[in-house]
Amino acid sequence: MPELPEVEVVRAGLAPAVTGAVVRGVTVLDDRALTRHAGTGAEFETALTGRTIRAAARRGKFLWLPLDDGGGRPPLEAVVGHLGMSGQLLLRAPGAAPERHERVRIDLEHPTHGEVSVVFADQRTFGSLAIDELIPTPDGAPGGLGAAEASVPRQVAHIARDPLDPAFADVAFRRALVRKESAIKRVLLDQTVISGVGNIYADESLWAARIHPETRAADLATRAVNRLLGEVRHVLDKALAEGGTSFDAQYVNVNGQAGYFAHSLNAYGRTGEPCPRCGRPIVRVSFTNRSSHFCPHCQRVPRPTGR
DNA sequence: TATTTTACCTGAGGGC
DNA sequence: TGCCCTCAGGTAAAAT
Repeated sequence: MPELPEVEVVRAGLAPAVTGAVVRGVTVLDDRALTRHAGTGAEFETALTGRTIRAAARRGKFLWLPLDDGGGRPPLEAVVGHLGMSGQLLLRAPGAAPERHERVRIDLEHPTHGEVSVVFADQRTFGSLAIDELIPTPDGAPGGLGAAEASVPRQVAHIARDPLDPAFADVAFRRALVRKESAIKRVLLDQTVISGVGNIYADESLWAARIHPETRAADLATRAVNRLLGEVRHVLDKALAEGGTSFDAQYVNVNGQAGYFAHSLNAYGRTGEPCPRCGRPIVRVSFTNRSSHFCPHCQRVPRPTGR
């Protein structure tokens, strides 16, 4: 289940292979992989062929590859990708056998590395690729990690910067929380407030910060918000260092290898197991069609505010 | 306007 | 063995 660390592992893996490469061919095997694309599969193939990839950038869980047509002008378009629940971007040798659930294949020619194919495979088809316009960032900072230009794809512009982005504004995050009546976990999953955090790392960050997931965001003291933000960054950094979290074959790096962070989880997926901090059992509760995992002893139920 | 719910999708795993 | 049911969950559209 790709969240920020998993997508960053993929971005870092793609970057050296695709930067400077020319698209020699595109094959769309399933149009459902283009749900965020404005045109048809055939139009996607035509629009991408012949373009040069300038970088591999990421904001939150969105990836994009800025495209240009030479001439030294800044890229005006990019291939935007989101892995959804089960998407994979794999580097394969030219002519390699089709992957299970392969949806799109992009054949590249790199000036020094030669030919390589980028394969987009996706079991549950929640992920997608698209060609989208690049628009300027309001703050003038690069659009995301790995982006050289102060631009971002239009369909990514409404997403907040992620907490590992140097241009992430801690002050704006704290201000946003003060105005939120929703539970803090719901806010952590709101990509327009803070991006890159999904169900796994939300649970892990809240456990580390000793905050109950149902706590009203506006009720958190500044000190608690700062502690939480610090733990979000720490959890994401640690997961990144371990190559991401893998429970099954759904998340792999560009070479098809799994990450190791699943061994480091303290709360997520550990229902009934002892809390690593206090030894009492971790509980799982239903939360908007998914699950929250937490320690009821270390993460106390928020007291009614009476307001 | 702000917040919450629903649809999208496939395969693994459990119960019978 | 095989059928049916539940679960996993990010995003955007729809509903409240």
